[in-house]
Amino acid sequence: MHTDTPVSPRTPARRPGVRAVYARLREEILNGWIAPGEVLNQVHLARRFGVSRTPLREALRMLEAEGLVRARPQRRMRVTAIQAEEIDVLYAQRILLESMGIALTVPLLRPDELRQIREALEAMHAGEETGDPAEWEEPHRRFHALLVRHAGHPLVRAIVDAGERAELYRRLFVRTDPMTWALTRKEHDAVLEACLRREAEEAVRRNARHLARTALVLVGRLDPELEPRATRQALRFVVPEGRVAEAVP
Amino acid sequence: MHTDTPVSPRTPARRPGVRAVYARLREEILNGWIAPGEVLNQVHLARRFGVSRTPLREALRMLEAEGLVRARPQRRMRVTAIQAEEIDVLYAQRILLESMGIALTVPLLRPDELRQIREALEAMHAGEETGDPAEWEEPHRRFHALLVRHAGHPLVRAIVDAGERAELYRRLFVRTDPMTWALTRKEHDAVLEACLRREAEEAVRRNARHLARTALVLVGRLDPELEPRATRQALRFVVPEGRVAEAVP
DNA sequence: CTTCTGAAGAATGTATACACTAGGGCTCAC
DNA sequence: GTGAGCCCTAGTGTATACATTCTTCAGAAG
Repeated sequence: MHTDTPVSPRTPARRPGVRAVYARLREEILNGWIAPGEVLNQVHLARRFGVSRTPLREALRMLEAEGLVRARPQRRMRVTAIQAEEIDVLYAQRILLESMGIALTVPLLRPDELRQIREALEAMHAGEETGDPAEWEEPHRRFHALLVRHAGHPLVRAIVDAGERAELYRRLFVRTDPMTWALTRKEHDAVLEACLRREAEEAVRRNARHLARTALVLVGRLDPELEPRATRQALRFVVPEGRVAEAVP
Repeated sequence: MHTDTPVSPRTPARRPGVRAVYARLREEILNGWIAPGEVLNQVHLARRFGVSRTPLREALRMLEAEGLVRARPQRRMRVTAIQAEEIDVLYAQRILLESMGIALTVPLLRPDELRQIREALEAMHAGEETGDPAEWEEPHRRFHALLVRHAGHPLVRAIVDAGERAELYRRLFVRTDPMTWALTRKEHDAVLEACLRREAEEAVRRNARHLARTALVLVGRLDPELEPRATRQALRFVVPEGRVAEAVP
């Protein structure tokens, strides 16, 4: 074709666009690069992302609707500073959603998928040694994602969303001392073991207890006065009668 | 004051603003004024709301993040046309969240609040007679909201959000014949009755069954092939073993 | 009659301009 | 020193302009 169709006159790489700005900003918030409560200066952010304020504001609105950012008219937006009660509810939702996902998934797990779960666990253990949190986070996410693989796309999405949010606060507020790490590791191993035995309900219970314990620690840090009612109630739905007492230390 | 300070040169009434546009558009979608799948023309909408495309787009992004609107780059946005599987998950979430809310609320209900619940039910019955759906919807929302009153603000918000979304699809796809209405009425009455007896768990179960039945009808309409796995699993968490069979007809 | 092609028109994505508000620092009185 | 009040700048909210991309429809080819 001889017609002068400029293949790519300039910016051969695609420009950022709202989606990209949204994704980057979201990651920065979820990784804790931008601390909860911090102000989000539109001018600075726009410059930093190499974009004008128009698409930036759209990305911010998406994050606002998602609850990651709080906006009041005429005031500067801030990264959401979560309340203890919201942590309680967030973890309660997570317990319920993941339990549903695991219950639907375990009966359908094929041998190679079980192997993948084991591999994720081993990668976590290896990551533990390095001392670099990121090395551990990735397989940890993978582990939880694999457990709900066959739950159906919309449910998986809801679970991952809730998980990402929760992980932010876990990373920010619970300093993982060696004892806690050992406990966490034991809990994960126990979940896998139940999966291997094809005991979906037992896997659900163990995972729920694991999450509930984290929630209790987290809520305790943020507001020792607050009773985590939602988390306790969620656990009661998932763990059968008579076992609730033993469920949470 | 002789200095020519124009008190209000133009638009003395407050201009719409993003929040207002968002709220109005959201309501139009949730009320079904704009049908699922319908395209959202930014120019037309902006004109209709008396606003430029800039704030309109921000409102649309919020709705997108919320899942009410689907956007693909460079393509026109559309009101989300939900899939049967998403209905399944949505109702499953609703069952879990409302169950949690009711379990937390019923023990704390004061006599005057119980009276309010009864009054909401009576208003529903009255609205039924008129034949005007709106007359019934409002007290119906009030009824469900009262049942989770003491669940704590963040949980109430999550419940209301899920409820609003679900109600859209119920209104759109289930034509309420007299027999269904009678059944619905019986179910609501049964929930109230359990509340009056302070039997939180029984109220939870009855409400969950009510929601599950609606979900099964809805999923059946949208895709008769699809097995509503999530809803069934959610019900299993809330309804104790051995009662599942009787729970859903 | 159906399917492809191309070009005009329509709609989206982003940048910029500008009006208005919030809030931070400064002065000044005490 | 300390607090109240004012002013000025930084920052937000919206409108408009323009480049780019999609959509649609008329007309040609099969």
